[in-house]
Amino acid sequence: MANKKRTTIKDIANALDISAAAVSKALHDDPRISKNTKEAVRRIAKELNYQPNHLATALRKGKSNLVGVIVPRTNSNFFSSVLESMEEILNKAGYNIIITQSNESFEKECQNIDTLLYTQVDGIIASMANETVDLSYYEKIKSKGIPLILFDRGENDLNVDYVGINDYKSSLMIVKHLVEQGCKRIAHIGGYRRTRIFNNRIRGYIDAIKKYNLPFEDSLITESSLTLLDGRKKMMDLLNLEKRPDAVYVAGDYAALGALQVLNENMINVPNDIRLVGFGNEPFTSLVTPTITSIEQHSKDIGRLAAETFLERVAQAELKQTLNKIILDAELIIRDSSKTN
Amino acid sequence: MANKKRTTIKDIANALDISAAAVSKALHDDPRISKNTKEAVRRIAKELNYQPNHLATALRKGKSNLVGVIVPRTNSNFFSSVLESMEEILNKAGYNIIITQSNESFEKECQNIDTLLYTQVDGIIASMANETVDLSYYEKIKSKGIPLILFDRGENDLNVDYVGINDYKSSLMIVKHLVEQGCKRIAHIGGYRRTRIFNNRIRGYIDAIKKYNLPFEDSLITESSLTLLDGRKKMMDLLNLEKRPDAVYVAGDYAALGALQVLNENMINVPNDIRLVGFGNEPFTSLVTPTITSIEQHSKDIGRLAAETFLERVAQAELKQTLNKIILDAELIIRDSSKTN
DNA sequence: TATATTTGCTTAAACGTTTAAGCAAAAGTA
DNA sequence: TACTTTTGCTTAAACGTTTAAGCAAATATA
Repeated sequence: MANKKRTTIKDIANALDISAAAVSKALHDDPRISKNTKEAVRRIAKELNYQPNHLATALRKGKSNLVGVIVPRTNSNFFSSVLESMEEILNKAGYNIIITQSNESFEKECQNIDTLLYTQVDGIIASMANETVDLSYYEKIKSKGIPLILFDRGENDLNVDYVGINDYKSSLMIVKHLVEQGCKRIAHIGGYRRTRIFNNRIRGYIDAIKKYNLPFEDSLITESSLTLLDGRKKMMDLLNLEKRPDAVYVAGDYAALGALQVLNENMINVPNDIRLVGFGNEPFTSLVTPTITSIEQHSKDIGRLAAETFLERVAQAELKQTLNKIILDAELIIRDSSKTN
Repeated sequence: MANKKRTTIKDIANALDISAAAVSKALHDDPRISKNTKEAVRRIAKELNYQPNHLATALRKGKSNLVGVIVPRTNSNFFSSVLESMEEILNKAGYNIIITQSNESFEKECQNIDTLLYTQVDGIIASMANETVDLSYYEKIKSKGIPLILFDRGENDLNVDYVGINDYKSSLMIVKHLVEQGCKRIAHIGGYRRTRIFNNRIRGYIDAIKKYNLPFEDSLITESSLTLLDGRKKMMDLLNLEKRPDAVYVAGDYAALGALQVLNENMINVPNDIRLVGFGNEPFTSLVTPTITSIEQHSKDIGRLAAETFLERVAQAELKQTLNKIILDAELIIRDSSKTN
């Protein structure tokens, strides 16, 4: 027997024979309401199990206190961890978050944007799907005048706030490390160049290769979606080369895992025959044999900074402040797959 | 230069010199509005880039078309996959979902419930945190009169709809498989009994052990949080036993992975010396060496069924229908870790 | 032609809040 | 005492929709 009708501010007002406005003010601790009334209101509110109706508040105030978040998937440790720290910061500031997944699909991403705008979120924090090249939906967010913050997978052309790591520099770190281990022929299994972060990783790889005077050959560098299967396929291609590489830098951990499988299956010793480095520091990198060297992206920091950037934006809505581009340094976590014994 | 003011139904009304009510009806294809007017309204709506305000609609209708979902974490494949299929079904029915994570914390779970209720969701679909024993917050949902559906981690006492797999039977399958492989001394690293699903797995294990007349000893059965570290610790304990088991059934894949690490480190051959079975069919089970036998929980089906159960509930809100308890059969995926060579 | 029905709208209230404006009573000040 | 200020409320409008009720004109029916 749930009491069908939710209790409203008016019910409290009737119970105390005062106006609804007085109740509202009492609940918000307005100085012009007497202590007595406030206490009475709070008592009755508890008694009737009053819960404010967010929809009414949001409608009246023109502010929903909701932030929409779009991620490609939640099942990677990186995104789930970003979400966690993001939520923590935003909750503290009185915001709640709505998480949506694009599943790396452009269409789904557009749907998500529509859903979020329809839900009247006060802002959107997003990491773009791999597929996304058409930015008109993101322009739509901007044209609504609500803050848009991108993280990890961003896009310079959009001219919005961005939080991510220094992918270019990460590639330099990786190649440097491999060179120090004695590698002379380093291959790169990369993501698609059209995605900025993967392009930066490729650029970093190429520049580092040149810097150390290592062979730079087309056959040593490929693009893919970086799934596990892609990693397997690209690794097989590399093994079929006349001159095999002695190290492979894979721009994603799942693809690195696929590559490792192929190497293991072919009895090629990692790291002695071929050294391997991944990217993203997914938990499994420290669980497989051998453990995989990878790049830690400081997901907690990224989540926190993205949230804080959003909060800054709403605080200074009027001021046309300059864009925030926050680029964090990543960290190379050296494990067995790249270590010289 | 974003046009600060969003266009409303009134703007369209003014532009056409008709009433707001007519516009609303035109947009909803009311038969009492002329074709001409409808076309004009749609034209102007597009021209002014009109987007309906969900808050107003929801407030007026007393229905938000939002469904809240609470999961322990999103970063397991199981939950992320449940969410995906759930969302698909609900979107088709005109609902959007708000995902929240409890991080296995009771406190966070309560916060999430409050947030969702405050956001005026039309229902909540949840999988409970490991910690949760106090059900008062869930009672709160019920008392609001909105549907509550539990999945995976449920609780019988609550008397609400539930979707999950047959954990008891899964244990029977696992033990049967191990017996068929020739195992005579099977240990169980389980979850905490207070969580129903883990209790069922333990019951299944015990009943199966008895059925096959295998030794049932206290030292062979333990409870834990089933983290990777728990798995390591419990496996070490088992190795220190005077009479080691020849098979270990672990109630979670992460813990099974921990156990596998310990076995590998101690040069104990899996499956020849000790056979190993996990639970959950996380992707990494097929990626490690040896691949781990596990239980597939049909996450897509669980998500779909939970969503459909919710939709049934709202459709038949008035009818006091009987409870839905949907128990799916799981599937044993046999891999190298339990196979007789 | 007179009446009934249908068409195509309008008016006004409602959903549950917040808030600007205002007003009477109480308290303070000269 | 006569005023100003403060206190503690109330009234009413607003946020953007939806919808019941109603009304005039057009159309159908007898």
